[in-house]
Amino acid sequence: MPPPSSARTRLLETMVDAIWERSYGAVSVDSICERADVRKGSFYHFFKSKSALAVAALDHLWENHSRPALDEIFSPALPPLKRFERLMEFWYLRSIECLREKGRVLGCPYFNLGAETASGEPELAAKVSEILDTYQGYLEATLHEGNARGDLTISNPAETAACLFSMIEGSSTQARIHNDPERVRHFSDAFGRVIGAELHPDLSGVLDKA
Amino acid sequence: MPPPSSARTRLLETMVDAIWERSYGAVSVDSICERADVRKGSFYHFFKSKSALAVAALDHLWENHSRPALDEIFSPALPPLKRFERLMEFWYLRSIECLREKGRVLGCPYFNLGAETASGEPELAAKVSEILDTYQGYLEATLHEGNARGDLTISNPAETAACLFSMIEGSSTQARIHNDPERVRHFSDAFGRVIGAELHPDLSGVLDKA
DNA sequence: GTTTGACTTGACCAAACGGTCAATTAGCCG
DNA sequence: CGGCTAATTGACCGTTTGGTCAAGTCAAAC
Repeated sequence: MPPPSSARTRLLETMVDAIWERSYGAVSVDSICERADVRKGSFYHFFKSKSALAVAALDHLWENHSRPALDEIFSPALPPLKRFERLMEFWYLRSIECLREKGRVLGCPYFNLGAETASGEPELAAKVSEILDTYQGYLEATLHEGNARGDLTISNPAETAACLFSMIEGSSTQARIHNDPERVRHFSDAFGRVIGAELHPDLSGVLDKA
Repeated sequence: MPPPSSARTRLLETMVDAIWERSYGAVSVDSICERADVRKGSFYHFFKSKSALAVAALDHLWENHSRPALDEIFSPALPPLKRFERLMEFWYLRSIECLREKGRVLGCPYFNLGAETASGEPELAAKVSEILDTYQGYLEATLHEGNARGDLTISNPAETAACLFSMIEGSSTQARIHNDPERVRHFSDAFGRVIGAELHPDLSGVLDKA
């Protein structure tokens, strides 16, 4: 058993969940404290404000979940096109799972939060910008490698990566808005056309969790 | 001079601006009343709640601005591919103008609001869903017409329209998050590749407002 | 065994929140 | 003019908000 999760960690993870499920504005310090079973004084011992907790929570989510997941999906051991297929499987499966476990499709927490706080919470917006650009960097690097290996002929990898990433985030957000995971299912065709390759992600694997 | 704008109309338009600039959660009834120069009692004479105003404001924006703009962009007099080019010009120019006039790139109000309130404000979310699907319908109809005219050979217009729309909304939201209008500039290539056609929107026309 | 410093607690605060209401005014129709 | 309704006003309500603070706990370092 790991050391009993400290109040600080509980606050971070509760904040991530709460923002993801609702929104930054709809989450209050009191509600976070209650869900995390932490008293208000302790909250302000660890974090100087609500927005400071949000920034730390994004960092926590990125370092402990998103980055490791991406490092696995974009494993250098796999051919570039296979990585893209795994990325699409990842987004689709996560939407399905999210609906089953939380009762709603929630989309991408970084993107949602970024859109909400772009004006008005500059430190939060800066953190989101940084994370999203790093995310997009995985795509760009893979396009470059595809070019180098001769699998792809992308003339402007940076711009292409931005378009692909916009499609992913856009689809994911549509899935959240309509609460429909199928909205992220059908863009592998379009993804393939943008990079000029045929992709065949396995989008049936809803049951392979058994 | 039109009849002096009624309090109701002032509330609607102030609400649209405020939500667009900030977010639903960051906008208070008091601040709306102050900006619109309307007293609180009048607010609740016209609208039964803050969220009811937001729903009405979305409708107002759609009927009086977005729908007319789209009807012009997607004019039946133009060939389908030309309509797509105008759509891309529209999004790019609007980002540029927005930055110049409001000091920030604000993206799509429907999409931003939808992502924020998908969970928690069901009536708002339903209105956003409806508007976004109507918007996407313009794309789908144009794909169908392109097929019929022989300009395009899209096998699944509904899904393709969804992908294109996700790319547009995704790019626009990225532009908001990074406060950078150039993020919506470079997807005409990708757009064209998805529909299998070459598009050449005029993305230089920042100055043609003179 | 005392000192230290990180952590916890619960009471407290002013301001802001969404919303209500009785009373008043303005505009229109007969 | 009187009468009716829609619109307007500003005071008011209880709750929740983000944030503060003095007082206390506790384990480890000295």
